[in-house]
Amino acid sequence: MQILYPTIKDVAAKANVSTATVSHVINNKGRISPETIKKVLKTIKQLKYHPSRSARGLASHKTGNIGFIVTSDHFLKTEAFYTRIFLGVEFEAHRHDYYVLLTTTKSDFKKGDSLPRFVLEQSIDGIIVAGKIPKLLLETLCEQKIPLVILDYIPKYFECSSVLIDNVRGGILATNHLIEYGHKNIAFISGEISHSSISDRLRGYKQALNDSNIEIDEKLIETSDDYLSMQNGYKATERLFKKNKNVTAIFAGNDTIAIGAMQYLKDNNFNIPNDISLVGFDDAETNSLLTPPLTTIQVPKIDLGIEGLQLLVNIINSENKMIKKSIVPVELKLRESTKPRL
Amino acid sequence: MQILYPTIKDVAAKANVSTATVSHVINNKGRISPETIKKVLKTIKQLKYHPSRSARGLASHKTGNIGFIVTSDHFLKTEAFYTRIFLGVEFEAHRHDYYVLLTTTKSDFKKGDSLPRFVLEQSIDGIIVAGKIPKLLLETLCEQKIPLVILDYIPKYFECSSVLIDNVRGGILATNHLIEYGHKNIAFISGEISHSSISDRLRGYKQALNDSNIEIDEKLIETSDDYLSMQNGYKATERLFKKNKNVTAIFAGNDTIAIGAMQYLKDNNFNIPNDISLVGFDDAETNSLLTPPLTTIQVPKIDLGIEGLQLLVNIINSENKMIKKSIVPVELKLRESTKPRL
DNA sequence: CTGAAAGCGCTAACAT
DNA sequence: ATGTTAGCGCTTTCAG
Repeated sequence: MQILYPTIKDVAAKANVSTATVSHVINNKGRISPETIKKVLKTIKQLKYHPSRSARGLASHKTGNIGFIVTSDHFLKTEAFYTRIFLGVEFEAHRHDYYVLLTTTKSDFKKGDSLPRFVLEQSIDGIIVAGKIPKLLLETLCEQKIPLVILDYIPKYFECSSVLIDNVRGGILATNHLIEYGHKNIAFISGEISHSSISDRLRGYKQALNDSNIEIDEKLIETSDDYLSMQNGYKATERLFKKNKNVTAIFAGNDTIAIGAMQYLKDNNFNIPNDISLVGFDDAETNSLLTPPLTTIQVPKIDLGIEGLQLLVNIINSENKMIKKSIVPVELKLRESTKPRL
Repeated sequence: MQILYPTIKDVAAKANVSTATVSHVINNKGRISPETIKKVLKTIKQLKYHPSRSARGLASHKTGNIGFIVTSDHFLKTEAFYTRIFLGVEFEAHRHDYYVLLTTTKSDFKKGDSLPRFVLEQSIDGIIVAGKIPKLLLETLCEQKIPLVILDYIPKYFECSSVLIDNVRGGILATNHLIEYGHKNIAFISGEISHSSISDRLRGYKQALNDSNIEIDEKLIETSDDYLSMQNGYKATERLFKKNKNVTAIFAGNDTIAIGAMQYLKDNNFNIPNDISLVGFDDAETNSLLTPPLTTIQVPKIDLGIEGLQLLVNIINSENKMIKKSIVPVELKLRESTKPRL
């Protein structure tokens, strides 16, 4: 038993117009008189008509789908950073009448590994890549000539349309905040230093110090290319304190690293913020539950996703395949893990 | 400039057969001779042919899509519990040649709110619901007569196909472990007690105590219907210790609650596991990074998703619309937060 | 075991 | 401003 849903023919018949007219109304193409539009729209509502995706796709050579690619590592991150970005993309996709097909990819994509299924099967009109993905995969994707936008990552050797966080500015904001609080020995710790977002935060840190005529001390910079985990935050802090005893403030590459640092500090009887001020980056939603709540740089993750989808739709609909870029702003979220130095 | 991809016609022409035959081979229907099959398959590979989803959908009245519904609260949870379930679903969907459309819904779905878009537009062949979603939404979904499977939740007033965690057994395992370690005053704490998964864990707890002839002391049970957050774990533990001073072991409704409990215990100078043994539930991936690493009940989240998708495909392909249920097993994951009582 | 042909529901030229 | 109509690429009877 199959329920029969109304088709464009039913709408056309009921509204006394041709299917072409209904189609034109749906896609607001052609010049249709306001009365006809109203009439057709009313009939559509009455019949609860929804155009068939398959039929539209077949006739128009568009799928109405967007592919969303993220590494499973990133997607499973505890801070739900990319999950939020996805939510923003999904939200905006809704408004533009797209479905989003989410797929995760391994972070060690090798020659011969197959592309995401929706690419091979051409089931998408455009691709959003969230965060760093393997270079080879990205290159192969770009070769497909499918509209593509990268979020929160800049590939090193070629240009792509992208939406980025203003990481340098974030780094400056965080560091200036600590400088304004009277700190001089400000450390920077992080993992994944080869991720453009992280290295940009470090650049912001250095620039802020420079601007305030504070000498950059490499012994205060403790980075690695390890995964951004609490554990690695813990270890980085450990290494930092081995080299350096007189740190009074730490700027962590992201919140997870900061939480790791927090644990190290607690375990070693440093009081935050009395002994050490600590600033994170990302504004993970659980930060405010920490003791003390973490001062951090707030990143509008949902907005990042929204902007990314808009950019992609833009590219899909435009003739010229220009490379377009957007930067989303960040701001300092003042909480209790930082304190003026006495 | 549009790249032209091969169609079924191209395959048919190159293989010297009709398009019907190619179609039959693709869907392995009809009785085609092995040689023909081989020939067609070879041609498909040569041409890198992928059937068009739209065309298939239009002709067959199937979409090849599965809808995945989860509340945004659950999806954004820090433990990535439902993210992992989704990954399992996606993985298995791949094998069955389905795409998964993920949508989040608010946890306060009200009368008049619209159904997920893919339901209204009939862009899916079946639905997977992950975790508790609003009753009204679930009811409306069921009325649609679309194949549906619920993961990790039992609605109270009607029957649905579902895949559940063996929560009762998990509760028994956790509690027995503590009993075997010589604990008598074993507490149970949790939030979201109206979620069937949590209340079942409590049932397991009670049953294990019963089986060991330990009297159930309501003062040792501290539950609420608050969200499963670290903060609420902290508070629950606080309330527990106000009522009760001689607890030696705590079984927490899930790992997040357990981490909150851990913080309370640390803040109040209880040593884990020397003073208090602590068991969680879920096996969130970050547990092993805690100090001490958390003993917990391991839930195979990916498998849960895989099983759910299999069940759904089963229902989609079967004539009789029987209600089917699966239970995924759990096991005790022994780490360092529990210790025999001296 | 294989093929011919009639649609599936929509879009997009082209008419009018 | 609206209608006519030929496909889009596939599945699916029905014949042979």
